[in-house]
Amino acid sequence: MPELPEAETIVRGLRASIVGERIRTAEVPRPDLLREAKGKFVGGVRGRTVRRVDRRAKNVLIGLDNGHTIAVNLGMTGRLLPFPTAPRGTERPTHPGVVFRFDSGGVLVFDDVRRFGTVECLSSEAWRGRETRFGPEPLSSGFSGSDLHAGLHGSRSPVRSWLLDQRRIAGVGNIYAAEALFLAGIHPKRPANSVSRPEAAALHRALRRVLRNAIRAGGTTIRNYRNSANRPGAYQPKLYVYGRQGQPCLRCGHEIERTVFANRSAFHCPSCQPARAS
DNA sequence: AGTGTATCCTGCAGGC
DNA sequence: TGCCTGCAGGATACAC
Repeated sequence: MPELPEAETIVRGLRASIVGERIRTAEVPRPDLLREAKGKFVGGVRGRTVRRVDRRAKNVLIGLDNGHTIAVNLGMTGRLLPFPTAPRGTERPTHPGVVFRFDSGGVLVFDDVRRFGTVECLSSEAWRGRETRFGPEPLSSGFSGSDLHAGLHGSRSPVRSWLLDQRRIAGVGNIYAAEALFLAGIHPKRPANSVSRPEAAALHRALRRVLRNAIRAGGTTIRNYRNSANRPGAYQPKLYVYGRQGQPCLRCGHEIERTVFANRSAFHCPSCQPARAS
């Protein structure tokens, strides 16, 4: 569900509410969300104080005072909801998976309807090892159009599949891949290695623009996404192609098409994004 | 090696 | 009303 902008929005919200809090206990109503044994996880986080909240790819990272990191992958429907006091009545999360209780009386709930999310507490060495599996952050200053072109150049897979692969580039999901490819005028099925250097430069600009604007809007809510204040994102009206099949292209008026490959819906304008490079 | 496909899970919208 | 199908911001184990 959440991609880079949604995870970033959650991180910024959480920072304000849980940094400095000491974890008194953790409960795990849904142990299948943990990537480790429940006892080990609970023992590892109990008594620790939250020092920082960060993001890598689509993961929310909760840094503890012993150097360990709680890595949360939000999956499709995961939410991280902080409460100043134990939630009551209608504010109670419907599908709590992991519940952290702080000394202050505050509570942080990882809530996940579909349970595709994961939670894990990793030592600093273990996290460093895990972190290297992700590709570059598209918004980092060190990531250039030339880097993107070099990466694309080495792969024959469809460019959308390339963008969705977290090992190649971090944090891009189905919505923002569709939007960036539209802005760059590249058909989602084109082989990655058919993307020319100028096209890669355009895709680089488009990715950064789309991701930055989506962060500014607090993310995109199609169905389930909510930030850490339990509020939806505001980027949906700015989408050019995602979810707009059958509607006119906002640039040229052609009908937006929906196709399915790699088991996911892809959206593109057949006129603005021709199947073959021109 | 480097792909695409099927699967995990639940809820909701739309068709009949 | 109710049943059925299709669909969803992700990640991964597998078969080719």
